[in-house]
Amino acid sequence: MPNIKDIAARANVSTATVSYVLNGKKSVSEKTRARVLQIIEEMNYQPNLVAKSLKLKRTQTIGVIVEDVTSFNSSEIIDGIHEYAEEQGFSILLTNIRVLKRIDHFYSKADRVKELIPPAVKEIVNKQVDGLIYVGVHPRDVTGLIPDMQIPIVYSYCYTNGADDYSVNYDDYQAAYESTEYLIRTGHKTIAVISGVMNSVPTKDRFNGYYQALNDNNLIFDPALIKTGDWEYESGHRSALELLNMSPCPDAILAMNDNMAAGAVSACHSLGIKVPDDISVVGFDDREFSSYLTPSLTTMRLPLHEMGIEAIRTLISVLNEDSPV
Amino acid sequence: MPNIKDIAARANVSTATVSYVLNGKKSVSEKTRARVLQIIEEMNYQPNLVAKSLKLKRTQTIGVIVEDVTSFNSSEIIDGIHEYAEEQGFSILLTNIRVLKRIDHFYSKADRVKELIPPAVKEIVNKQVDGLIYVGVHPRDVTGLIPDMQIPIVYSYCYTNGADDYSVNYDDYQAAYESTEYLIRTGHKTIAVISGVMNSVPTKDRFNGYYQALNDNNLIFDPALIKTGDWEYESGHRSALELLNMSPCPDAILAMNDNMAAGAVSACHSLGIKVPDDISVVGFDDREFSSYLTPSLTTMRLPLHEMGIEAIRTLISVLNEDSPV
DNA sequence: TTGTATGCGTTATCAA
DNA sequence: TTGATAACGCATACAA
Repeated sequence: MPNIKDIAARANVSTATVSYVLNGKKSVSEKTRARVLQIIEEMNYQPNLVAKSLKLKRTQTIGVIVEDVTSFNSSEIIDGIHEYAEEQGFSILLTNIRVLKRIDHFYSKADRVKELIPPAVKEIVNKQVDGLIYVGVHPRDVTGLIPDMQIPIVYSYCYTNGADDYSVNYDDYQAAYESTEYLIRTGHKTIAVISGVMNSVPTKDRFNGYYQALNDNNLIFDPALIKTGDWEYESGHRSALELLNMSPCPDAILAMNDNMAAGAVSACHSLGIKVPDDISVVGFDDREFSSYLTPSLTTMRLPLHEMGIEAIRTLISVLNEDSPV
Repeated sequence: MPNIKDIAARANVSTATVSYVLNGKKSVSEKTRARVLQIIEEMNYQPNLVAKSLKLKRTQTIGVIVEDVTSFNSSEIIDGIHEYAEEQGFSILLTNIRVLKRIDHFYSKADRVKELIPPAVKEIVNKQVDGLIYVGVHPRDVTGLIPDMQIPIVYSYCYTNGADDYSVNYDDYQAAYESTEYLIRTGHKTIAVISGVMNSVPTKDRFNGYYQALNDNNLIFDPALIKTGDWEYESGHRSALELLNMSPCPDAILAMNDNMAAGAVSACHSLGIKVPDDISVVGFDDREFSSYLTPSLTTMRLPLHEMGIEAIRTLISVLNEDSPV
């Protein structure tokens, strides 16, 4: 692997000159530039970006810490991050906390992984990444989870209560409002809800969106139509059975994620109730499986790809204003 | 950010001594070691891994090039890679080619992305990764796709015909053999197949496994039971309809992936044929949606996580033997 | 046991 | 327009 010195020697110029033609910022005569360029070509020179990083104190690399790369939301967010990063000449150093396997998919224990974060963050920061993006497994307040580093950080699919922290999330309220309105617009009048766990922010926001949509359309809110689930398939199934045994039976079920929606569909199925002929079921998240269900599920797509792009766009803009003069 | 020089100054020792206690390879008196350690603690010193990499010509970073991070197989492979990498003190520089969006999910055009690979590889190699892992979107020969770099590379979920190239894949033949035998053991005698595209290696291998299992169990091979699909849902649906209209109707369908299996299940459903009471449907891949189907699908789980681990295990062992004496 | 000094491959200042 | 040279932060050969 030739370095800048080898090029300089072969071209009978100084390393400085080679660097000048490489970075094109300082004026070099056409003649020497051409000669240097040719040598570079000949020797198939490739710059050592590690040396460059050391000198410039900038790695053009951002650290992406994802709580679990196998979580359904992670891939698309990473995809979005990578798309914009590549465009802007940044690389991605990926760190995976693997919380799902470590807590056996029991979401409420997600904070148990607290001890795993600091060493992971430290390692990645020592590699001199220019900034960090932290991607959660579900939207929640992660204040205190990530130790304070001296570099910019953007949270996605989670957030902190820090006033000067950046986070990128989708609008739960808006999404629920729109789903509900969609149901109303398509003629439904008795819209039941299978919620997520009650103390979670997404649950509250989605509920508020649902509630407001009812109000704005002059429908009466009936608490009996609200069943509390826990985000999992089983709770959707169970809640749906309860709802379907009510009279009058609701003509639509809004489940707060696709897992529970799938459970609800299966419950309808087991009672011989046809979806969507007899009842409509709407989910959230747009999990891959949704489109394979028969009958298939209507689901709110989460703008994950866009969130990834927005997260890194935010980070890079912070990086640029930070750069001293 | 304090560096080794700052520590040395505060502890009244040379930078060499600090380096010695940091790396613990050379003997340092207990007294100075303790003092240095304390200063390190006090000043919250963190080593600059970029400088270290430049000096050691080793970054402890491996480049993972994934054809598409949103492909169903990628997440688990990355998860496996990361697990072992972390254990061994390696970081992961992730590059995403995004072929799926770029070729609009038309797998057979995957090689169209040929032009995208070299610049991506060059960039990552210039960052001085110690080795590469290339993760495909479907198992196939990718010879010539990746330009020859001077560093070790391991292929996963794809392979090359190069004799000295490493690749990690699952055994299609074995998987198909086992699925077929499972069906035979559970009493099925007329086992139909919905294959993938015919010129693909996985299709051939899976077919051979199926064929051999029939033979080993003294069942007669009937070509009429083989329908050619194209890996997509629709082809599974269509092929299943053809099979279900035959007489006698097969008592089991082995679909070569879960997409087509889901299509087959839906076809059964539409004809009022009950799965698994009237007919069994078995898929491949263990896609997330499989367990949500009603009736649910039996499917061969692909050892993706294990493949990821094996890929990096291979890479690191090559790295170690390569390291000069 | 500890220190001095050099170099890893760049960039960029200053002088020529 | 070009070149000599000093950093960047670290590891290590060699000397003391």
